[in-house]
Amino acid sequence: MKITLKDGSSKEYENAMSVIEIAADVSEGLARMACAGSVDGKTVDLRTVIEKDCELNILTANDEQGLRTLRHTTSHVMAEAVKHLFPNAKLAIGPSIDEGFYYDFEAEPFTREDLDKIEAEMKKIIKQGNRLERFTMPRAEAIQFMEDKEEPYKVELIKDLPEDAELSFYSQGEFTDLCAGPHLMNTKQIKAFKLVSSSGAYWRGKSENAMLQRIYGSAFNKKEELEAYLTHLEEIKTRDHNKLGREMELFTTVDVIGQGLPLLMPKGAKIIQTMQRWIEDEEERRGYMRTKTPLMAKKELYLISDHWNHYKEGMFVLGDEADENAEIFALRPMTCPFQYYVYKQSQKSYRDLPCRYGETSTLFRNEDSGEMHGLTRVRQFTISEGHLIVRPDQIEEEFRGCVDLAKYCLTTLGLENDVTYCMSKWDPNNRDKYMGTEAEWNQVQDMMRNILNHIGLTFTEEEGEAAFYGPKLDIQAKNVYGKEDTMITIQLDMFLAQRFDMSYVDADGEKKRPYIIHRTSIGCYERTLAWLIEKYAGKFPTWLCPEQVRVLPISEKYADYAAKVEAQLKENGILATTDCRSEKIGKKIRECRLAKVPYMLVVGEKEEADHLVSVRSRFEGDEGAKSLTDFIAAICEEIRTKAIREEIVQEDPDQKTKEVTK
RNA sequence: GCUGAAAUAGCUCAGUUGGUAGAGCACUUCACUCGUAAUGAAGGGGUCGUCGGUUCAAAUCCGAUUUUCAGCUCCA
Repeated sequence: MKITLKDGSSKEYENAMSVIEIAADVSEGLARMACAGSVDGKTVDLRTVIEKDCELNILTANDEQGLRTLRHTTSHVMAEAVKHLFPNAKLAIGPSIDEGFYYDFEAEPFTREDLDKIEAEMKKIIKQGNRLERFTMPRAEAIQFMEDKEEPYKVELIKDLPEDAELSFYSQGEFTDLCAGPHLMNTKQIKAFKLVSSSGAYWRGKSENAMLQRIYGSAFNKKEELEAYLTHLEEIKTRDHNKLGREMELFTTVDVIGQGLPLLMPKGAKIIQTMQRWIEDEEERRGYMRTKTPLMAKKELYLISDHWNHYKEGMFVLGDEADENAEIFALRPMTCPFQYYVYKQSQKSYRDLPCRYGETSTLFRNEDSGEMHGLTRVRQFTISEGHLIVRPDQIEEEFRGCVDLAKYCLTTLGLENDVTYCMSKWDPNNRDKYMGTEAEWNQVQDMMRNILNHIGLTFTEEEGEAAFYGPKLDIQAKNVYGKEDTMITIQLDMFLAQRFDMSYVDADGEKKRPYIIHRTSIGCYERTLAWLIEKYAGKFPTWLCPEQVRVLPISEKYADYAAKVEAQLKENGILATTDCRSEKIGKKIRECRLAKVPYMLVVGEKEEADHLVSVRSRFEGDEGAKSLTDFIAAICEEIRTKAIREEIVQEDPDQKTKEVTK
């Protein structure tokens, strides 16, 4: 057989050979480094025997799949160590994940000290250098094997595998685990690993199941890479919006006010006001009409919209439901029905459509107590909500318009390269969650998919993520820890118009049902602010800064003059303040930096001329003396064009995911 | 909602096996009137998240509760 290697060279073998044997034949060094193989693009175990011609790539820890294998084997070593130290622990599953691996155990919660002991035990195991052996077992024998070992979770896993599935096991020394592999040849190949944390996790990810204990860890090819990863974990904490946003006094929380109810402080509120003014004006330019509708409504409204059936758990209900005569209200979790009644206020002609309604809408959602997080998951938030009531022939164009608006928002904020698009579909196996029939869902989902394809968006599709009334285009972004959130959503709805009896009179004189597009433009302001904090590490583009220029008189003597400069800046619409405290100029500059104020004007010399300012920016450092007029013109231009200076992005330590945006 | 950890001055934190509460920064006052990352001195400020219990005595031990954090689950 002929084996074609990565570099294009090929080798001929007479007999079937395993991947590791071929690797050893290429070079001893390669065999030592080998983590897995890739046969015609498919990742395989090193023990896999190759019998026919193929393209073979020996994967090392420098390859993604090789690294995953290394991490997976490390999770087995961790499981062995846990069994040594905690013999009563039961094994669940232990896969590799994006940045490392985990293993779930039924056990008492692990402390950091436990993790340190487990690490030490793992080092011993690695030092022993046991070979990993792969073998298979017939189903009945495999079940018996795991029952003998008193591993109920493993038994359940085997029983849930298809009857004809091959049941493979890997053993290292005395430790054996059910596992599909692939794995390293020897535990000795693990050079650098660290157990990062532990916490509870449900068996099979279902909250009705038992809570197991999960240990997270990571492994790398080299010690330096591990060190770099651990440093990276520390670094991202410094741009975590929940920490930085509080430090910068953008928001805070108060015990007695409650969970998920952050207070936006003056600076945070200013940023949101800037975004809100911008987006409201932009929507108006794009033909949206503003509405301002109530924050609550009677229960009956939500009965019509079906939120009472589908979403009551998530709503704040006011009034005594037990009292039949009592009026029951609920704070609104969405704006949809309110804007529908604006539409319904008059009979609409096909000429009135599309009807684009926009509202800066505050919503209330009663999230479970463990779900709240900073500004990204809250119980009250404000969203750039909108509903477009459209004729069938307008769906595509209007949907495109929404995508275009969303992209405009993202681009202006410098975030367009940080998002992924996901089409969220219903789950045909969970009909209770959704309105309508299978045929209706297929129709509307096909419609959305076609539009997205026409637009040329790259998107994934997810089942079971739709709204109860229709599929969504979700625009997703990851936070500094890699956790994904929906930032913007555009939804297609063919059900609610009917429930609310919305109609228009078509050209043929017939009453017809419109379609509804639910959408956000900039998304939820709180969440977007959180995203911006992390993206820019608090160093916002100037137009978004709550304080754009700080005037720093070098001593109190120049306080009056500084006040004049500040007034002049303000006259030009620049958000300016003056630091009049009688302190050293160096200290003032330091405080400016801490506050991440983009421009500092140091004043103190020639009092009456136009060049009395020395400009420092966080970008270029000392820009030297400048004409105040020129300075103002430059800043105004930067604010007007919503410029994002490359330097802001380049300072980003997490360069992997962020690209320079202009 | 679940598992775990945490809560001490505005902030960051120390506080030994239970014995009247500490530092740095910030703040106030005074002096200094200053040129690019910290001028000096003095001062004010905490029922140790809240409630209950054990004890002669609780920041410290126990229970409940609120909030925060990590993860899981959830996110129309």
